[in-house]
Amino acid sequence: MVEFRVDRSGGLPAYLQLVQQVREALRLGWLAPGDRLPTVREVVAASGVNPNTVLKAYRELELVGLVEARQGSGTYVKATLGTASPELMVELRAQLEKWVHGARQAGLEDEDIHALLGAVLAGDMKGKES
Amino acid sequence: MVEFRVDRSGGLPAYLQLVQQVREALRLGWLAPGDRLPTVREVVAASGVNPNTVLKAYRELELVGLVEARQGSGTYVKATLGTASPELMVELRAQLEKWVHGARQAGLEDEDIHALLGAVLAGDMKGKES
Amino acid sequence: MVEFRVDRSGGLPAYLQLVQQVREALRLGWLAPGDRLPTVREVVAASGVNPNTVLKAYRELELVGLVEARQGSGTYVKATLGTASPELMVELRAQLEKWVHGARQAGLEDEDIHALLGAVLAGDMKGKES
Amino acid sequence: MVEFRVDRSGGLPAYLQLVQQVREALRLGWLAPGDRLPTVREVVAASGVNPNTVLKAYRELELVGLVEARQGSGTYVKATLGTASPELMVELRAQLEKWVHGARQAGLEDEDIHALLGAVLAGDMKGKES
DNA sequence: GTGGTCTAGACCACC
DNA sequence: GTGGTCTAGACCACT
Repeated sequence: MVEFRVDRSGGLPAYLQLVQQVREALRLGWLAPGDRLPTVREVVAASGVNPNTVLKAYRELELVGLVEARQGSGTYVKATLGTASPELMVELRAQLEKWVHGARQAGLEDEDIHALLGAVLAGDMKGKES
Repeated sequence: MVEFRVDRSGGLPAYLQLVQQVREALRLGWLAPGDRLPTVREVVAASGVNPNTVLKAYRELELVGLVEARQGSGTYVKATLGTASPELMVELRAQLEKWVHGARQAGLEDEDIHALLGAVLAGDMKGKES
Repeated sequence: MVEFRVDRSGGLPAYLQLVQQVREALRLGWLAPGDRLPTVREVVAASGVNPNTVLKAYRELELVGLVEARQGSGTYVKATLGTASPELMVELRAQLEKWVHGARQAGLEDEDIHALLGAVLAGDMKGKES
Repeated sequence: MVEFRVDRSGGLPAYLQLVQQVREALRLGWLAPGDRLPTVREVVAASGVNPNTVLKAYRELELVGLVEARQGSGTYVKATLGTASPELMVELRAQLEKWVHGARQAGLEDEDIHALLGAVLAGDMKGKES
């Protein structure tokens, strides 16, 4: 079961956080086709957002074809986004955890780590010996 | 010189993107105290946002004490956010680049990689044995 | 300029009527890429629905990639659905108008006509000599 | 025998689809006074909707006086909606089929065709030379 | 003044 | 009890 966490301090719309967390869960394999998402009411109880906010997120996911709402029954995963095999993910994750451990030892905060990954993914060359 | 990129499709407010990019640049050492930020006009020309949006971002950075506006001269970096030594950053970055290379080889897209890092930083245990 | 008409008696959700009318206008060539849709407030004034209903319709169109919302400026057509050349449409329309004229002469109401077209498009064979 | 098709993707309530399909069948002469509608069970088996949904549709048709439920026997057509003679319908249908054939040759999709008919019936003048 | 987000609360369709 | 629609109204981001 996915568990939503909504952070209202970052300026990122609540419904978008829900959408992204579902996408993330799909990518990581925590959610697979056929799984049922938490009901609107469960999300409301757990995260404190308004029911309509959850509905908007679920509807957006439905329009994109990732989930399917069955009236009176719930909302179900219809497709997935995962691109790599689970074994590979486990291996990559283990390596990344080791790296994160080292980075934290070096005093980096999570925000630093995110920034660094962003820079690497973007291929920015600053900071590299030309 | 920092170069701003504004993506209006993600729902994240434009002025917040600017703020975050300055913070990221500070964390990565691309910006250091004394550096001048691009002028409002330059940002407008480069990213197409409205001047007021840039002003709002710079004002927000000033309120937090990270930059300082000098009338008629521009906006200058006043403090930094970097937490680790440059040498360490270079080393960590090199390691991370190697890992990213492997992850991409394995077929992961950038969104997968971000999701994975998010999971690791959050300490989620799903997918890990025990 | 498109002009929306919302009929609240048919059970068809208001926001869906708006969506369909935009799609219809795109198919008929009344709307083309670059055109601006009426503002939310104009639609509200003209059709009496709630602003959020219009926003929902516009957002749905945006998610499908047909329109694009520019903050502070309006909502603009981004793609089209038209499949046939305008000349052909004019010709086909003229023929259809003649047929509709005949059908109405014969006493058919609009609902009859719609039913007949539905049957023909579905390829139902009842009523045809085997 | 009428055969119901229920499409749960269009937002149109299931029971309304059933009602409309009965009305359409009456208009096209597929159903005539005295005919028996499929039993609730048959509809459920064929279309997968909930029995209560079918009952609601039949109840609505009964309220309008179009059908009549006979306990233990089934639901029977009591009145009709057809407005034109069967011969005329056959003729008009043949003409329409020819036109639809031409329209499809021209590359129009069903949605285009519906849009065009809607425009013609509404008497919209756009696209016509005055 | 433009669209975007969110809340609160009512009512409907369906299981 | 499930999701779906709509309203009313407030506040925000942006031009």
